[in-house]
Amino acid sequence: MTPAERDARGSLRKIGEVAKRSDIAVETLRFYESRGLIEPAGRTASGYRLYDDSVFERLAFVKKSQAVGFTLDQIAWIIAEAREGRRPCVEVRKMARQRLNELDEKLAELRRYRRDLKRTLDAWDREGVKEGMICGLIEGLDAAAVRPLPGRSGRRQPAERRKP
Amino acid sequence: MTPAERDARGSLRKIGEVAKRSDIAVETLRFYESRGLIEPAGRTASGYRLYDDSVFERLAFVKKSQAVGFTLDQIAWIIAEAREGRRPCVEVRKMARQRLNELDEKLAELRRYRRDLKRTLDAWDREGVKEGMICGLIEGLDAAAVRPLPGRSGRRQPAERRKP
DNA sequence: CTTGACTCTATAGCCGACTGTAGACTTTAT
DNA sequence: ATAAAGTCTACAGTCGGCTATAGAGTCAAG
Repeated sequence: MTPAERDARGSLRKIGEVAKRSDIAVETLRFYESRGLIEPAGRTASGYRLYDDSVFERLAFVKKSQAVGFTLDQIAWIIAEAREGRRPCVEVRKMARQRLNELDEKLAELRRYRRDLKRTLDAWDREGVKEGMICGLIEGLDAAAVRPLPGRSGRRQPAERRKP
Repeated sequence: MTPAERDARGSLRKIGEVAKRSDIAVETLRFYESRGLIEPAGRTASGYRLYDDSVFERLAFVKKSQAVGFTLDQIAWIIAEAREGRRPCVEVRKMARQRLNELDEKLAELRRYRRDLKRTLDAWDREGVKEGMICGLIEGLDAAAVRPLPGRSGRRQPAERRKP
């Protein structure tokens, strides 16, 4: 009988058990703490974090907020507000709606982009590769189709050229 | 009459002019060089990079390859192959097709995700916010809807929990 | 009582595509 | 002649969300 099982109900857990039950890595839990998303109920004399069961609710909240598309900073802000007794619903909805708009933009972008890529591939298959250029890559897309790349990481806004 | 205008045809340009004409920042050009994407035709006695007009074609190639969704590493690889006289068309098509698949997956993911977020927002609008939870966020999504977040940066594969 | 699993803090690294800075040198315009 | 603008190298920083490492201390089982 492990200590985990012995006091599985209503008792305090160490970080490893929280990690297992929530399927979130130990390091990530500590990282979340550093970002203000969770906090242990207390510590042992030797400094081990001890969590009560409310941490699972909290983690569920974090996961779902992430699923909505909020950043950790946004989530931390919501939590901080709630801890001070406020209910930042107006802002939360605003954030969610904004996220929906971002999503729609991203979807539109990806769809355009997929269309162009498909066109290029089809052209390659139909016409074969022309002479002189590398695998028809240059001719495959017309100039207007050249847009910033979506879906890979890096700066989201290509950051306007600075004018001195 | 600037030197740029004086020898605008067929002559060599310094990096600043290349930047202006290609609308790519000077720093980015140097960065591209470090990644093997471009190379100056030569240098002045004092070490300034000098480019001939072929750099614009090259940059167009880079831009379009990015538009296809290739990483800089992939593009550098294609260029290196081409420089050694090979035409890595088979691989290029493979890359493009793989990219198309990735795109389709991402699109499907985003669509599911958008649907869920929309549902949550609609539920908030219809039912108002319930007591006890932060702005209905927890109740707004059912547990099955909790998925890793697409469309923000960070690791693309959530990286399986290490088992010791 | 030892061994191995667990935990601690602090800090650095990763991905990708840049962007920015410091400090020195060169070129161009007045 | 001088000042402004351009260029050089080398390297650190950005974004977001983790992940990994080092080195030390703690704890439970055999």
